[in-house]
Amino acid sequence: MDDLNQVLRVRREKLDALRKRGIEPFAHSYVPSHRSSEVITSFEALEDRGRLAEGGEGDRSSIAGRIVSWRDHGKSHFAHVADVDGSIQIYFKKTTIGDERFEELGLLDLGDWIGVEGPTFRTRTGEVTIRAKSYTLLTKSLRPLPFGKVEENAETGEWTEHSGFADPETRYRQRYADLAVHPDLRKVFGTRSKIIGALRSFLDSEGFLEVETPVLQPLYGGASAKPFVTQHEALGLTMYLRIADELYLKRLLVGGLDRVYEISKDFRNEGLSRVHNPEFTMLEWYQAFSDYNDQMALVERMVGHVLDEVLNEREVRYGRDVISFEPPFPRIPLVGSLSDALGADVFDLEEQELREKAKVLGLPELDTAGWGKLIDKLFSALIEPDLVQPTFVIDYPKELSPLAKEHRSDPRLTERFELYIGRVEMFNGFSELNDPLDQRARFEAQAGLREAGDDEAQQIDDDYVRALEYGMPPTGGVGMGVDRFVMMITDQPSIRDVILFPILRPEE
RNA sequence: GCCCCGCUAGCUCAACUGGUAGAGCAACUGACUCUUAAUCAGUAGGUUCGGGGUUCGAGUCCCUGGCGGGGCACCA
Repeated sequence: MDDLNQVLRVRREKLDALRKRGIEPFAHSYVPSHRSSEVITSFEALEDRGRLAEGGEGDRSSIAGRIVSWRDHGKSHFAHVADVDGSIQIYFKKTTIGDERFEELGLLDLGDWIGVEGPTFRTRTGEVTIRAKSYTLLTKSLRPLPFGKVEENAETGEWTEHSGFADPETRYRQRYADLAVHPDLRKVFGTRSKIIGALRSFLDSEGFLEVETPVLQPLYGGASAKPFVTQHEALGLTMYLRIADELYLKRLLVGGLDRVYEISKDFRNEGLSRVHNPEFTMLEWYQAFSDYNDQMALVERMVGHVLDEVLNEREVRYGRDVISFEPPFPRIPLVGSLSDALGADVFDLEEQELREKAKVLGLPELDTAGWGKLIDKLFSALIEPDLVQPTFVIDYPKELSPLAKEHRSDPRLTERFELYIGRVEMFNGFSELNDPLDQRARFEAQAGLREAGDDEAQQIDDDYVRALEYGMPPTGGVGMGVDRFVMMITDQPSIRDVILFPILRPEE
């Protein structure tokens, strides 16, 4: 105990003092009658119905939560107790709860969990408050939470935080403390859950079947990315954490499951950024007898459904932008828009000419990039920064899309789209390649790139080709970056703000 | 992996060209029976991220390591 600093030591001493008084500081259970928000709502309803005399008391109720503020006035105290989605003021008065119980309030701290029971009333300053008749300590907090003080602007209703908990490193490392002191953050994750629920309900109502496919795979595929590698000991087998669900889900189409989807964690062994976490949530779905045009329409309906369910409006503020989700979203051809920007048809430009264009724009390190990669880079630099409103970029070069079906009117292209929102790629879909001979040829082209040193090129998946030989119906499929979509809806600047425990280096 | 920035009390931050490490909040003691960033008086609290160096003297300058943020690269 000598090595504990003063703040921690004082709380241990209070713990001992409580036990000496016969109070168990870590209770086993407590059954609150209401949540704080319900207490306030029902008191206000009582007032609205005129059932309350001036200054009268409402029903007795009990709540359970964490002490988040405390104001000591001698023979009375005011505190706020917060539960999951709100908080309520508690009025402790010496003559109401008795001398002994009142004295024991001195052994409570900010951060303690308590249960409080009593009638509701409105204070002179107008706040709905529980007049404590009794209280129960539920859990003693032995480490002070980094509460900031909050000030409510009575006119605007906005909250200002003073000297709060701001260090990003500590917030991510100690997410429990971050959540405990930031009610708005709890709301972000509530919204995340609602979004995923709305995506699920939409696909369910469209007749899709939710399935689960392997996370541990002997062969990875479905995207261009480096995998995490692991080991299965009993089988003596090197295995990979999935980088995508695609190839397994499409096998299910061969098997006759005509509409399937999966919400999953995927893993890509790459750098971190504002929009990248190595472990992230992906939604993929596949629908038989549809093509990429049908899927763009489906995405528009799906996004609309989610916004209606979660926000009940079709406009979202994201940073400095206001994004409108009114369909239809514009469709712009990748090759055409890039050709316009460059002033020349990109199909007429040789690799070397593209590299020159890239150099002029100041793009770095493109010496080893092939034609497809150069196109991708130039698009990112020239077009992407303008794609604030939802926009489908369509018809990607074949070289960039080894799993997408050739375009019905241009063999150099595929029927593929990516939906950009807020300058970030959020959906990626195509008419799925179901010609097994073409698929094998594309895999072999990838293998060639791989031998040339591209360690993100895809591997040949013979079993997948065998499945296609049995026959996969014409199919449209889409992958969606769920975390990024949640960022947009909840107006968070970093993917770390929508993932509860983002990847960090170990502390020591 | 590269570039830039940051790391000081439990939390948020100060500390000029190198010269006794401070404040607000939280904590502790006391006053106060409708307060709400409560108020008032007082007290305590530090390995300045770790290691090394320069100097009479380092939070400050130099080297090195760690962690984080932003950007680049890679990717969704």
